[in-house]
Amino acid sequence: MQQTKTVRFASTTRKLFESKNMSSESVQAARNTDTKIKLSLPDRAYREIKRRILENEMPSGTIMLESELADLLDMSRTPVREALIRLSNEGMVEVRPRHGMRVLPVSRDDMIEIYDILTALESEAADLVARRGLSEQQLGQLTAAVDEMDQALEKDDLTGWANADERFHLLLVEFCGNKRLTNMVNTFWDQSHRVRLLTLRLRPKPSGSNDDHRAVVAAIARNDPDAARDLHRQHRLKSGTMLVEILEKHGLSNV
Amino acid sequence: MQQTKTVRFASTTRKLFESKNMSSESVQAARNTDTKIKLSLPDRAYREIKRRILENEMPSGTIMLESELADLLDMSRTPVREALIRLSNEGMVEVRPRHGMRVLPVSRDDMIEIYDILTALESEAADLVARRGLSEQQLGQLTAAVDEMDQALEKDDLTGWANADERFHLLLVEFCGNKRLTNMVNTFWDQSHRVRLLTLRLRPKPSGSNDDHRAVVAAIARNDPDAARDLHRQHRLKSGTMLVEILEKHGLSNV
DNA sequence: GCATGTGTTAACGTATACATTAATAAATAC
DNA sequence: GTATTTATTAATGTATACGTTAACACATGC
Repeated sequence: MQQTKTVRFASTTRKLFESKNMSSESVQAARNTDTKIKLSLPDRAYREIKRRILENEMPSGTIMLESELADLLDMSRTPVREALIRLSNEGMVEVRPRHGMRVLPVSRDDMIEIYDILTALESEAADLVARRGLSEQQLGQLTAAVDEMDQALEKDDLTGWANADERFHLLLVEFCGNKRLTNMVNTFWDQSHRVRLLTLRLRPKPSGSNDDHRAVVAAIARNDPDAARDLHRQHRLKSGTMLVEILEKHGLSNV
Repeated sequence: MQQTKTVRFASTTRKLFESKNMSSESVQAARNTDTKIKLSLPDRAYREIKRRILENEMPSGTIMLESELADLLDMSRTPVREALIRLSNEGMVEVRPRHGMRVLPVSRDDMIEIYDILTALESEAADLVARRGLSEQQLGQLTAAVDEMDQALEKDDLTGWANADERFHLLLVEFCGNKRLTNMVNTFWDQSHRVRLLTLRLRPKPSGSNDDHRAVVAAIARNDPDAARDLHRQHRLKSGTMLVEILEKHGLSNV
């Protein structure tokens, strides 16, 4: 796969990045003792680097040396190295000796891979949720997310819609009670997060999407695992296909 | 989940472990410069520790300090720490400060979680393989694995059967071409490897299992993704259920 | 100009030093 | 004897030191 185009939104993003670099706010956030839990420095480094990637403050292709990260985060190289092992294992960055850490772009092919996995895991989660059933509260949470998507669409609030959509999917997975599956799904949501964020306004208005969500919730409510699994699978296949088409249509080879 | 029983096979395993501890073979293996690739010390530590876990040389519940591992592997603590981060992220061990690394037992509930995930991912892999098709060579490899399972069963060679079974499943996943999915499946195979190994002679002779494999291969060969996915899914649900029942029947709460 | 060789240097990879503190041992109180 | 407090110590977590060597800069040859 030849790298033909890397999306950077350079001027805006670079500026925000430098601005944040100048401020001590996020450095302090990485360094502060949390009042409830004292986080180790590797944990802090991991969280802060990841936050910057997810929020596109470190866009794909960003290269930083261990020593630069250590300076940025006001700690020695050791905890930075430990954090990078974790981030590297999660597919968020690659680590090349003497070149440092590079934030991994997400290609069209990457997205296909990721969505194939999410399709499988989320569908299985829907099946499991339908088998074990939901409490009234859990059902209420799912339904609330669906309602919020509707409301966001009425207001043309795409960001609101995306947040509620994410919440719906992640709640669904969490309710299946399989911690490993939930962690896996979170990992792949993280890997694909920036693509969804950056393509949010390039996609058609997600009008029919919530019909799918409602159908999945209804299948779950009547404890029909096969239907829940299939409906969610179809939904996931549709949204995955659409996202890939957007990447292709706009020539976004690496985000 | 209260820990009521931890399988140790203590006398045999302990003995082998100590014997191996005494020899310098595996230490040298971890230390030797490979003639093709010079492995970093964290990589070596990771591989050697993992090998010992998978081969039950470090059985579940084994506790070792960083310094002990460093001595064992003839290196300093730093690469050991780095290896443990990876192993911990893969769910093979847990790391507790001042208690060291502990090889994680795999409970009945863990196995249910793991098999739910494998069911989802392998079924998706079967779907993808059927869509993209197989080369003659790939088809030959799958068929060879199935044939070897048959032959192993004729000879009552359970180990041979298990190896061929593993090869079948992992090839199937590899042929779908999704590297992330393959890596995930490998991780969960690793987590459940010792349970399969240790229950191999407790299970009924896997007579009908290969019928399932053949049916999956046939569906793939005629490029029928829905059939491939469903057949493999049913196969996986069966084998997962059976394995869990064995754990329950023999009171194996943690392996 | 391009290709090749040599020298320099800095980014690791790894070992070691040091500060922190959780866990354990010992002392004390009842 | 049991419960509580205090002292000790060793296992981290983290920083730093040092050796290795890949990457780069510069020189040389064609």
